[in-house]
Amino acid sequence: MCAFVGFLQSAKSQNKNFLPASSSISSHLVVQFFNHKTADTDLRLKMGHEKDQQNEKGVVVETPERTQIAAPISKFEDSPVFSYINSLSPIKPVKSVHFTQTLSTLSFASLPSVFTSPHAGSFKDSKSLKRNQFSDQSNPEPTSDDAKKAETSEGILNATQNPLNEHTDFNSSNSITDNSVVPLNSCSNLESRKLNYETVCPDTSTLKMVGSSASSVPFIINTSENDLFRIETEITAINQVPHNKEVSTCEWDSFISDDSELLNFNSPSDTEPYKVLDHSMLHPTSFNASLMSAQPQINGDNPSENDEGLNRVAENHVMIASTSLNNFEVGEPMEETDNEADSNLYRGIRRRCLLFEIMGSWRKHSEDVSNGSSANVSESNQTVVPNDNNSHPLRNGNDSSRCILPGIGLHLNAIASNLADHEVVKHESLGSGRQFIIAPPAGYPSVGSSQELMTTFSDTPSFENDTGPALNDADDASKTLGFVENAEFNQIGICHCMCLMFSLNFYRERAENAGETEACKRCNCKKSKCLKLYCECFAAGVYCVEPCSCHECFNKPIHEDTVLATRKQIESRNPLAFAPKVIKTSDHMQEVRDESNNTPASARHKRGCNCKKSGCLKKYCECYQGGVGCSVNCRCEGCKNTFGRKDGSGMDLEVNECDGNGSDGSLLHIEAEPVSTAPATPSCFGSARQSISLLNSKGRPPRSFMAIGSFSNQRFEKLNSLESGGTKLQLQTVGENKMSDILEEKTGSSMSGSGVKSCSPNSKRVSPPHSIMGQRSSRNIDEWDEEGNDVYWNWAFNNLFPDNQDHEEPIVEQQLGHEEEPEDE
DNA sequence: GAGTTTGAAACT
DNA sequence: CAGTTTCAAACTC
Repeated sequence: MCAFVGFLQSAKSQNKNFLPASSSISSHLVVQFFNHKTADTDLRLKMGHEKDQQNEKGVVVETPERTQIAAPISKFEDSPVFSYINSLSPIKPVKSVHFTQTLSTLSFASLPSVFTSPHAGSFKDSKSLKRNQFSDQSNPEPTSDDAKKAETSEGILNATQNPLNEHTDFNSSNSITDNSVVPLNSCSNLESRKLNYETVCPDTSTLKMVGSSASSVPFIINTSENDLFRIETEITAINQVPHNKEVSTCEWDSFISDDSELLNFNSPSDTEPYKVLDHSMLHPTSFNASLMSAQPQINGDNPSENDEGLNRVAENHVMIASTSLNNFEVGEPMEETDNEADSNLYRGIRRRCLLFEIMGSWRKHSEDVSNGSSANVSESNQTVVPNDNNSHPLRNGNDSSRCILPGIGLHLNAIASNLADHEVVKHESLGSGRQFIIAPPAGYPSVGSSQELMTTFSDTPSFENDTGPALNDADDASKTLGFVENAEFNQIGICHCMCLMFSLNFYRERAENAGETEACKRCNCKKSKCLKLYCECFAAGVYCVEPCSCHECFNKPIHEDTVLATRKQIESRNPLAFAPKVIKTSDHMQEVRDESNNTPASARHKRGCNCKKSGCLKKYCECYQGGVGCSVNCRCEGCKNTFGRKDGSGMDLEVNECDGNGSDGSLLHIEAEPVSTAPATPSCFGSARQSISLLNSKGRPPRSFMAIGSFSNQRFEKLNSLESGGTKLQLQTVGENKMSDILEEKTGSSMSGSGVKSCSPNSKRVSPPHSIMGQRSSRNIDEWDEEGNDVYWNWAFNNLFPDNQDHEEPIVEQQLGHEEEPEDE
């Protein structure tokens, strides 16, 4: 927008014939057109969405009077074009859709006759890009009220449910990209002006073009007169709409900063997305949390003022990033849309474009940061955090933190979209071909980030190409996160990041090596279409694969949109639906206290079982299946859970379980599993791992891969359950120690220990007083956070450092109720 | 592999 | 929130 303004100013000074002398006329046009275009009033249309706009333009400009557009306004207003605009009925999706489809296929020759104009061909030349940036194509700027109306009246869900729109838009963008020749100077100008825009525009109340106006000249030169007129109109309208100023500025900033991608994906202009992004970035936790409670639709919320609305928007960003793009990718049959499709089309496009913008920005930022430029960090964050409703991060004394924290969330979201963009939501392929479901944050504050990070790192170049040691991944990952290091950030999030990275590495290794056995999780769903929690695959957050015997399965990448939507729905009903069923129910201090009192371990089934007949002795019982004892949450009858009964009678078994001598302990159960019993080694770690598989016995390998979109993972559950439910095994210690070392190097904070429970050679269960981040013991941990940390931590490292499984690495342990003592004792 | 049992998930 | 139904895993034969 700044560029527009500057451009406008420059244009005015150069040639006023193109510019309407009266702003009222401009606004009039804006209003007129807006009234006809309904929801297509946001700045995004102005700024970009070149094709659609050109389509619109085609309608308008293709008339014989096209040249008249450049004529004085008085004539223009009387021109058939203007009349046409006034008579233009509410958006007819067919136009845009059809046009975009044509673009998507690059079949410009097939353009409707009504649109057969030089514009079609213009896409193939460099002009398209220019128009994409500067020409508003007959979409005058909406008034603030109209903009708000458009903002609130559109359902994001509808947007996401318009795969066709997404599809076409995406293709269109690509088309433009492929066919656009961006003048180098233009790009450089844009880039060079980026900082200026960033620093100046966000707060400027009058959209000043900081960059040299000359930079905009190249764009002007090749721009048609009518384009200039439109630009003028737009800018006038913008100036008249104070509410959009910041947004426009920021939008422009992001637009510029994203290089080709952003240039291709015209940025939305409405305030909503940016505010949402701001919100999410500044408050990743709240953002994620909002995702949990957010509904797939935006109804009447005022995005600019309502956090909830913002959150919802953010959610939909994620959704769109992961769904619409996939739709595009998979090429699923696109559902035809109704008359609202047009508005939704733009809405969805806008939102997704925003993601792309952010993604591109982040990528740029990360690159800058990786180069060690702290200034770039702030600048980058400035870019990605264009504005805040209350304050601008850059102006805040705590810039770094404010910017960077948001940056994480933004980065995550952006990457998600990035994945979708480049890889078509490149799922992390598992050994069995199973893929992770990249889903929006499940609504678990800390986990959401992790999940997103998982997605992010799964596509991180370092992971794509890494063939070296796992630690290389860590290094790469740390580089990836480099921009975060310079600021205070959520260490939990870092832990998740690291764990996720290692986990991904594990995925790859497993996939490359012998992951098939554990990757396989077969369902046999007949009626649920694998879209309910009945389905183990779906519940675990993985796609069904060949070994599954399911019928009419929708839990496949090709139906990812459906999967995600279903997941979202389920999560809306139960935010913990995809959370591990076995969770830690108390923080570290509580654990210590419990242990000293020989009270039940901290891991329990999150909801408890409801067994009536099985006595909690069969895998019907989820507690038993999870390897944890029943708890007060259980409503079971005649509980005989050998991992511990809810009356606590079975819990003492865990004290001496690690040596395998438990007379009736859970370890005994584990040993009874079909797989070879783990040897009672000084370290229970090895046996623990084997026991994990044992727990998931029955020929069916355990579901070993967590879902990106959820933490539901039986393997984790097993790990956790083994660790705390009945057998205190060293599942966490080794990995965490290494992870802690790594993270300490990265973050400078001790991450050693995380309420790790381990077993000494003499089977004395210990609970190191360490607290991950040093906070666990004191903070009131929510189950998810607690669980997520531990699970990822353990699992990632256990698999990342397989040697730890084989080598009985000495582990400092504590005896129950005693001081910490070396394991070797 | 078919049928039964079981309890979670979903629904009302 | 409770009762009922649906569902698929777990289990048995």
